[in-house]
Amino acid sequence: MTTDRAAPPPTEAAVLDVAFRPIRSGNAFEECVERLLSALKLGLLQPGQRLPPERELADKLGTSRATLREALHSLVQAGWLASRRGRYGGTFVLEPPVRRTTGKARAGRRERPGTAREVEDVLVLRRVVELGAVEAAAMAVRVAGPSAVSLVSRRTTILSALELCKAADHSMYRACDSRLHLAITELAGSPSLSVAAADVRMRVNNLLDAIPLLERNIGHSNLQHDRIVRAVLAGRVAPARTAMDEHLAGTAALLRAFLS
Amino acid sequence: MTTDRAAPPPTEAAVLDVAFRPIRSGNAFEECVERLLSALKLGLLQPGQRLPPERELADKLGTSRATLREALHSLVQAGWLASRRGRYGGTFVLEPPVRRTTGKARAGRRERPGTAREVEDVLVLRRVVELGAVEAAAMAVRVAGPSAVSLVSRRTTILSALELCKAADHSMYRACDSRLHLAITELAGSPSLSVAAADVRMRVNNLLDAIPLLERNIGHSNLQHDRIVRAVLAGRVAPARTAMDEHLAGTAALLRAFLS
DNA sequence: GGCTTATGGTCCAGGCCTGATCCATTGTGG
DNA sequence: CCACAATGGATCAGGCCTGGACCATAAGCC
Repeated sequence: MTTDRAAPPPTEAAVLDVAFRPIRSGNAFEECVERLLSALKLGLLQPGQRLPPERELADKLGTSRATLREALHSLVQAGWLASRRGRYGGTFVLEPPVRRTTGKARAGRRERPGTAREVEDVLVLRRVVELGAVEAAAMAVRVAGPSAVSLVSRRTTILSALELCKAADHSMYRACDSRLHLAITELAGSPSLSVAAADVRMRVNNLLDAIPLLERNIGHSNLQHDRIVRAVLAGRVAPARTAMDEHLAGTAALLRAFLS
Repeated sequence: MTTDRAAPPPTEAAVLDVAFRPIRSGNAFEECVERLLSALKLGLLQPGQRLPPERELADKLGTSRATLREALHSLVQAGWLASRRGRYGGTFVLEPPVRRTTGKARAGRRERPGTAREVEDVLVLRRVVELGAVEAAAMAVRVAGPSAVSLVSRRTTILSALELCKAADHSMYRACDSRLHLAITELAGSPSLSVAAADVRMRVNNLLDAIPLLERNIGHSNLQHDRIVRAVLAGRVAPARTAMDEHLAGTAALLRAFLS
């Protein structure tokens, strides 16, 4: 369908799609917005928190201040952020804006629902990454010893994220859930793994945005979170994996049902 | 060390590093070179093979033809590619250039060896991705049935990659090995997982370039490849994982020993 | 031999992005 | 009350990148 012309022996088309996939997903401005929006939606940036100064943040993101400012502006306009000038000013995170489908234009614009192939793709990747992450996290606890000093602050972070999850308002649940999962992944001690986990989680969330969130599922999730956290913090690798697998199966079934 | 100023409750610094990591790893030209070089080093593009026409390739990579051409030029100069004009011309893959450490400048320039933290990071990620991939691949075979029609061409690809691996010249081994692993990963049917696997593999290869390749390890690897392929093609999930885990442990130990 | 066609090779106008500089605002501390 | 410092806000020259047009080459076809 693409360039398979007189290439009988060498390489499958699917493999070439990997090699020749797009190098950039958009222009610098768009990628900036997407990165910041991800951080907001994943609960990595919480209401009230102050972002680093523009110059510093632009430096970290590897972009120019002008481009970063464009991105920040569009997030201010979308109601996610607010800026204050002057000393001790800065850019601050607001409560997540309610998605008021402002009548007229873009009314029924529920994003694209994702094709069945896309859904399967991302679900396979998620299973690999999240199961691997929870195993690696439990393993890290096991080798450090469940009561190691180095774990005390992270254990606190995880337990508080767990509580936040239980107490979470229906509209905040997705962010709290993501935050908990990422906090667990951090235990594995691999920044690259954390990046992969954040990435796949964002993709799943985008798919989930297209389907309704059922209250019943939240109760289920909270019980599963308990099991996962207990197993991980005790360094019990296999139970942690099993609990996570069941946890993932829930949303996986949901997505497959709604989008295929 | 970075921006932890008056932020007691909200978010760990490590999590923010995920959110605020650089958006682009270089300019368009550099990213183009890196992508193509990866494909060459991973054995996705094999000697004699013709790349897609520049216009088409530029389109797939999401870059302009001018930028792509710069990248191609530098790979031609480095001895990886050759271009021919005219009808039925194109850009062709050459035999991998011997890395003659051309005397004078850049003599002892063995890349940076990678810090211990980096090595651990990438090894954790690799274990997650490769174990997950081989499990997903075996699972896909299991559900399709080991003799499913849809698998016949992929089985052929994998078996021929396996043979190439055994017959591989010492200088080609890394590429053949990568190609085999990626062919197995393809069975999982998740393009995103394939991308992740290619990515982490490239990072591991870059680290391995800094240490000598022992003949003894190659013999080991080939035996392990046999076990892995047999288990995967039979749809035996747990044995596939075990075999892969042992396989990975070899290079992991090697890297930890040399680089920490 | 000449035409056609598919490719790489070259050039250019315009736009996005960058890095720098300077301005505007505001809380703190003397 | 005033100077300072840390921030966001604004502007501009220059560079990288893009999309397009056109040229050069070489193989096949009539």
